[in-house]
Amino acid sequence: MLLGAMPDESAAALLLPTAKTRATDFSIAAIMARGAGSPQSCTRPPSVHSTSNDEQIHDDHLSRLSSPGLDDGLEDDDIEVDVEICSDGAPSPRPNKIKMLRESPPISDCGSEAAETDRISPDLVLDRPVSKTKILCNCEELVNIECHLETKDLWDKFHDLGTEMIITKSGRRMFPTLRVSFTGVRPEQRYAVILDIVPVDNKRYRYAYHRSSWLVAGKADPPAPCRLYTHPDSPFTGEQLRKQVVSFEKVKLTNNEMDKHGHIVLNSMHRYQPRIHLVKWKDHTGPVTDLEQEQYRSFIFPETVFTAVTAYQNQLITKLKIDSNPFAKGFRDSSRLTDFDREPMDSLFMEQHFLRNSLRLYGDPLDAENNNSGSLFSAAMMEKARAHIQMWGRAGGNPYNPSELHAMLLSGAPGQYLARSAVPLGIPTQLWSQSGVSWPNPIHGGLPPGLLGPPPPHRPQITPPPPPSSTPSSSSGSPSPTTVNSSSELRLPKALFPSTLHRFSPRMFPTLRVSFTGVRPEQRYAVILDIVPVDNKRYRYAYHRSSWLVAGKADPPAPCRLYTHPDSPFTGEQLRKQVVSFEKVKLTNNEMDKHGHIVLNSMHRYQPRIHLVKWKDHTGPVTDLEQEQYRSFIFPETVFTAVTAYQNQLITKLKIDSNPFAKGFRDSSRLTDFDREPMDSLFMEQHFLRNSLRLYGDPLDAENNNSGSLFSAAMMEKARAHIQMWGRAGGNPYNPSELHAMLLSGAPGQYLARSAVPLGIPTQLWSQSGVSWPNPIHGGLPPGLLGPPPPHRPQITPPPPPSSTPSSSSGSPSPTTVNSSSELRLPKALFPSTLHRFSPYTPSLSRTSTSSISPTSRLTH
DNA sequence: TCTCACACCTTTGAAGTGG
DNA sequence: CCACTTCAAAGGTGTGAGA
Repeated sequence: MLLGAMPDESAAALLLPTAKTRATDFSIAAIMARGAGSPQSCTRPPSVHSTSNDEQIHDDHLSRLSSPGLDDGLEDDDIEVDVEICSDGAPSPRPNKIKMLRESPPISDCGSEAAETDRISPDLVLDRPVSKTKILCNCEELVNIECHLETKDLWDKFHDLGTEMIITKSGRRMFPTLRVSFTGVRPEQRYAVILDIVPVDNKRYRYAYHRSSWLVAGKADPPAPCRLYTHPDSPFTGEQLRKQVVSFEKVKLTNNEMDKHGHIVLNSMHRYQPRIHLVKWKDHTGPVTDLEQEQYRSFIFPETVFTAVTAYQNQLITKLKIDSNPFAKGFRDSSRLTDFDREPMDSLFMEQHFLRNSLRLYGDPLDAENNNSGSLFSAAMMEKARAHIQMWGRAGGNPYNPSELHAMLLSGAPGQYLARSAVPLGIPTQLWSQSGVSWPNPIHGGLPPGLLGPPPPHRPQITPPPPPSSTPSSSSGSPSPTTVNSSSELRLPKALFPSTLHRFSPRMFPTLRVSFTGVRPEQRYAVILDIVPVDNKRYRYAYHRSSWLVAGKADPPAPCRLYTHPDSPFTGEQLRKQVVSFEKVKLTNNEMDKHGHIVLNSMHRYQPRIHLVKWKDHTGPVTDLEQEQYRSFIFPETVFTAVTAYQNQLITKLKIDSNPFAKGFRDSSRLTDFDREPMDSLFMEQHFLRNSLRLYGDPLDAENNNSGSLFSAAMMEKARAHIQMWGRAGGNPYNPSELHAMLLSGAPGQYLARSAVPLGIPTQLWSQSGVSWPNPIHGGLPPGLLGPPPPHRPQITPPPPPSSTPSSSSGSPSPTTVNSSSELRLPKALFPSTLHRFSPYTPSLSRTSTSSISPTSRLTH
């Protein structure tokens, strides 16, 4: 089944960092001044650049500025404000007054000077208030504007590991993407939103693999020309900015100084700080080339600091990128990282985390070389425990009580904390934090719940008003839609992925059509569909082999939704007479979908289920099956793999041949009669292969089972498959001698000939589509989940559809059924992963643990 | 340390049919 | 004109070999 993404809104409301201004030794003014110079001319190294006293002052700090991490130790001493407000400086392009409320102590206060140059603390620390937005402003009117980093959670995850950004000659996108939103803007005012990226310090770094940390490798290379990247949709009206997210997903980073594409030029192995500038738009002017000539306000998010690299240095970063960037899904397979490997990987994360935090706690990181020795073991363990406390939810993780820590260590508590995650302490550690387990956000562990903590666990999937079609689209250069939200307080979710507004979710084909017998005429029923994972695997399609292979563990499951047939409730009388068709149901890969479509993961296998629910008049839409009296029906032949593009050309062909909407593709230009013959053979071949494999082993393990020695047996299976396919009653058990006879007589060909009959929809389609997976019940499902595995479900034995009574058009005679009394707690996913589904393009939302997934959406057409 | 070809995957827009 | 298909091309990923 094809998945389509719908533009949508998502709730990021409670995750927004406060743009509280705090003092810091991060000398914004200096950076600003440097960056604000002529965009083509700000090439001087930070420490050299000074054109005013103010800047000199700041440059002193700048030269020390290395990272939020370094910054961290100072934050407690910081005073409110590093906003430097100047008079509304229309006439004066430069701030006429810079107010340094406080200078933070120099970095060297925390360690020896030598140390500083020897080893630089990674910008990876957990016990920092990460969201310390740094702000600079030269225009009074802009002072009250706040800027929110929309994908903060994701940035935090990377930041904790030490964000790296690949730069290439042709330009590479940033991931995570910078997405920001604004509040406090004037609706009628127009603004440009500008991004630039400035060096964090004048150092060059190298990565010590054996130590998994960054070291200073010397002085910075001459800086690349600094460029201002004006968001392509600029100017925005304030109205627009209130409603939509500004996404810099199109911006690219390059190491090519001669770049002519407007990409941002950086040096590899240098650290950088992205900055967002909101500039009052002046109609008469062209593109902004010199910030100093503008009225602007700048926003800096320390968690977006990164190191530019031409190849990833830290494998944890690589892994996190692969896990969170949809374009890298191809690398999520287990062939590259087996479960065996993952375990140590998890440990690595711990190790990394531990190392970083311990270094911070017990001295300047630069001393690590010497301090990491056994003599510090105890202290290090203390820190480890501290980190765990902080990580796993001790309210107000700081200050902590050393004796408590010791006690905890002695009792093995860290392990216990770990255990709370219910999942391997895995890579994006904080990914788990979203899974709904109720520990405080590790970063904001001590914050009051509503502030920066995880949003309400079970964000109600309130069916949203359909997005106005006129919504001004994308804030980004892409078709990516951003969304409308009238509330400035609670910022509803923005669609973050570049999906076009007019893109719709594909319907299911074949359509699920069912009919019922045995219903009570006067009773009313709702007919509900949901689609659950068949297993906890992710698949990929091996083209050369024309078969699906397991590619690894399943991605975190999307929220399970109940799709109530829009004609519900039906009377029993109606159900007796008519077919219930789910032709309107749509599938999407957009987790934030607000249209009631069913959300699935691409490259995963699913089982649709039909639930017949006794209708209770007084109730609204069915949102929790457990509250209802119901009976479920499962047709194993309706198992499918969700894809974003068809993998198997036979599926494509079958869809074209049988879906009326695809008639346009039935022309001979695409597939001549000459071609069709082999195609038919292909069907046979495919079917044969699959079934033979099924007989002799897991098709996913085909590699080993495909050998010629099995030929005879495989042919037997081939025949068996055909018997089953074309309606031998009681296809199982089959008679081997019959099969042999059939094979010898060329019977398969005869069976094939019968396919000339137009395929009946849906049953034959479902059974024929060439993707005859191993029986999902037997193959993938754990025995109690879908109910007792039917010993030998007469899987597909419908005779060619007699004629036409619609009511009989559906259905395998005996679907697997599940009673409400059974242990199956519908509608939970069959394989509720403990993972939180993580989508880089959606605001990170906390969810309840999957064990409490409860579908909420109801499609109302 | 960097570059490039590559496989894998998603996204996008075009082309076609039908209502 | 819109809804709905699939196709095919474009382009975003990290990989891994080689310079």
